[in-house]
Amino acid sequence: MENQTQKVVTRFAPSPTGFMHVGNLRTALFTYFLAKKNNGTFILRIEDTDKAREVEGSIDHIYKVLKWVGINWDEGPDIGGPNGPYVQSERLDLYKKYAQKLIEKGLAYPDPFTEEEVEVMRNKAIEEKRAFLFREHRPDHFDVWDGTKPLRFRVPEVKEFHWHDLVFGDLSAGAEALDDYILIKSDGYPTYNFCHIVDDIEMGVTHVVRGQEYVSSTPKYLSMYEALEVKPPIFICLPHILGKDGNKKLGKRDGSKDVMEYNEEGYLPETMINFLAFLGWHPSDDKEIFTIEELIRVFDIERTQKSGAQWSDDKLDWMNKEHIKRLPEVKLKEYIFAQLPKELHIGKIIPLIMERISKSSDIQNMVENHELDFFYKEPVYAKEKLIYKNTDANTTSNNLSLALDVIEKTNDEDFNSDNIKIFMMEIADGLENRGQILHPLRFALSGLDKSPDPFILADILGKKETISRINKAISILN
RNA sequence: GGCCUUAUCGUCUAACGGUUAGGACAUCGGCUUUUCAAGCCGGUAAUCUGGGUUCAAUUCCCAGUAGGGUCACCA
Repeated sequence: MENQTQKVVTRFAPSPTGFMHVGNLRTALFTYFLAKKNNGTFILRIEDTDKAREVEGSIDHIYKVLKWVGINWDEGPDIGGPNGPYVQSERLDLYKKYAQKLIEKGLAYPDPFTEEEVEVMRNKAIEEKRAFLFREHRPDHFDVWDGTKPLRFRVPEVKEFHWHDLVFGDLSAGAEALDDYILIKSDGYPTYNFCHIVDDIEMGVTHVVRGQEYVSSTPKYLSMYEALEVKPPIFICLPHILGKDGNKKLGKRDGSKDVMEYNEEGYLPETMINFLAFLGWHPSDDKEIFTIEELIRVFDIERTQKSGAQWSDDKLDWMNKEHIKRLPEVKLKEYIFAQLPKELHIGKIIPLIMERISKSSDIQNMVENHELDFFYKEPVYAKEKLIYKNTDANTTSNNLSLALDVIEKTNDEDFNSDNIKIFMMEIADGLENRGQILHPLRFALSGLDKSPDPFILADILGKKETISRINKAISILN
């Protein structure tokens, strides 16, 4: 009986070819959850074997994103670990060693064709509407591999494969899925198809988590594990995240952006974690707002959905509000400062926002809708906007004049939001509808459809500016 | 085209073969409030189609349909 429980080891292995998008992050997250849920090890490995596509700064960006959301790796290029180095370009000798092993077994051979020659063969197959298989062109004899030509894998046995995936269940593929693929490119770097297997073996990775696009190449990997005589790890493929307006995979081209842009737009890391976890996954109950610690506790990779999930900005915004509501006061203050334009970093504004957020928790909209621009921007408004529902311009103008009168008579030291509120409500209660004064007043001061209440607006603007804006509104109405 | 794979409200999803098919977002309506916003309450809304298996199918099987993935000296 295999009853000894093996320690779970997972890895996130991005290639430094640009910024990380939400799809990458989701994979990282699920991989991380799986390890942490089982008290296992989470490794960060950089797969930089395609030197042509490499983008400078990508690795730092990967660190930055993972740190932002709070994913901590146990082993990685920056912190080292027992299985280093953790950058593939520093492990070239290892791949050569494995390649040599395969050559000795007769399971690898130099590809005698040029890239162009292979291309011609491939095109011919496509024209004839059949699958192109390199192994059908496998030469009978070949030279010793000197490293100038690509080294190809010779599949040991062309057969059907069956395997189990923790998300997709039982999978299988016919022999057509197997081919002699390239292990080492002519530039000396290994291909992903080869070196990730070597690394996973060497690093003791027990669970391989990656995108659904790898389902169809799994037979190739299974074949390689056989050739290497190593027991394959547990495979886990994650369904794709789909674009908001279609069912296409959410890629960089169709709207998926740098994860850090979400940070700049005011999304909390807690939100990103929670939202991404819920794209294609769901706990056994109806709870939806989770911290990362809670997610680790309830996470179960096998509850992952098989079909792709569509990205939803609406739900993301909702979730962000929920997380903002739960922010401790100190954190909330930090967050507000980070979100607010510099010209709004003013004493009186902060409590105002705190107050409004405690009700609506929607600072993103406040910033986005320029709800706070009233402070430094003279409002521009249309006559109709000032008028409340069924009232007319005359009444509105008269009501504003009443307010103006009271405000002008208020002493400077009494001019604060509490007092203004009392005075204005007195006027408001004398009208058939409170909105007849409160609406035009709010609008006169802010010029906005959405804004804080008029008393606070007046307080922040100060007596002089308040009077000037009300006057302006009255003049527009007349 | 070959191979692989998926299918519950508009969207994300729940439902050991027996539920009035549940929740959330969005939407719609109402309430509340100090104008909006926010908040609260409520409504509309789904098992792709056709065959089986079964006393009973969203659930198991087959086919169809529709979608997705993959067929690189990219990962």
